[in-house]
Amino acid sequence: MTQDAVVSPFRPVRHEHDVCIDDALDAADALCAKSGVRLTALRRRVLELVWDGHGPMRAYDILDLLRDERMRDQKRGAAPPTVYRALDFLLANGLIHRIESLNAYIGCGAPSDGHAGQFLICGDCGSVGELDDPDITRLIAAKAEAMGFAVAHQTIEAMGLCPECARHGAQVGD
Amino acid sequence: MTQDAVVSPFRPVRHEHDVCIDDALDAADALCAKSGVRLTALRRRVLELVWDGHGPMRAYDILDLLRDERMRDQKRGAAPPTVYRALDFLLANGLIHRIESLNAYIGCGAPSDGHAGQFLICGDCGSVGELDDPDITRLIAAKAEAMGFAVAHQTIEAMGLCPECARHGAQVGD
DNA sequence: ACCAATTTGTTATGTTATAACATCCTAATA
DNA sequence: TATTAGGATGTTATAACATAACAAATTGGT
Repeated sequence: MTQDAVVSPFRPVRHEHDVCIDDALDAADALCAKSGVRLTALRRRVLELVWDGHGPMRAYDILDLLRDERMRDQKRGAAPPTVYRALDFLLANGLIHRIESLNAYIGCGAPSDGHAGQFLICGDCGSVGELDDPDITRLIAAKAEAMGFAVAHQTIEAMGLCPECARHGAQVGD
Repeated sequence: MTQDAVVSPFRPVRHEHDVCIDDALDAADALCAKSGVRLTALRRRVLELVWDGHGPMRAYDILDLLRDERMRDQKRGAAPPTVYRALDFLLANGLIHRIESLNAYIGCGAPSDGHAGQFLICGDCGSVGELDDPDITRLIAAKAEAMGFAVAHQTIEAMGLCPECARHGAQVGD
């Protein structure tokens, strides 16, 4: 088995992905309908802005975008709680993930309730790959269980270099 | 092999551990001497305060303690950079770890350069167990490498219930 | 004692997140 | 269709976490 057989989980910071976004929003509509929760216009727009970011988005980046577009529409701006509440909803429903080591949010590539995701964060270009590898999840749960610890949620984040950046000899933190 | 054969990695939030602290400070002295870096009085005191906390300590908790004791000593107080710089030094030299999901710091149980640690965080009592399991580290590195990603640093944190709290039926977040 | 480098002090500010309460919207029902 | 109860959003204020920039003091080597 060659490495080429594996689909890359990376979402480069800059690429054309209107289609990804549309798919993600459609999936979100479906998932929320199934769960009986309301993906309101605001929540849907925040999800769209997260995806638009082509990478991890911080809460205040989203807030600024929201403010800008509301100002243009003659409405008043927006305040932090507006964004944080939408993010909380999206997190609770598995539509986005929070990357703890970046204080940032990213669209979930395979939304479904109660999965955590595992993230490969390039320290050079900032792109993020999402894994959801059951071997990793199970190994950690097993090791914890051996200590008598019952895992409810895993935070797995690896900082390093993506294939692209490793190839041209970048260093983490450049 | 029974579970009893495994030494618990848990450090309950409240227990008597003057000895642990002394050992940790001795180890820190030795490690810094070996590395040729200076564990100054301030840095050593901050390390001691982190250990005194009987669990994860936040930067401003440490700052408050430092202020209090300096006020008593007739000196002026302390400001955030004083604490953050000491924490940065201790992190850089592997004497403490930062727990990203708590924005908190905890003494490293087995200090040595360049290891990350893996944390089991009880969502009920707040106690934290530190693992440093090479199987977990290797599996994640291997899975990442299969995607062409070179891992430099891993953040592994599991929220759940410690043996004690699981036994009396607590829930995460209580 | 002098110097250069490191460490610490100090002021100000930037960044991330939530509490508390008011208002508005929406969907179910009478 | 008018009512209404719950959920969603608006709004103000503040809490919690962290760093930039520059000044002063300390330390170790000569």
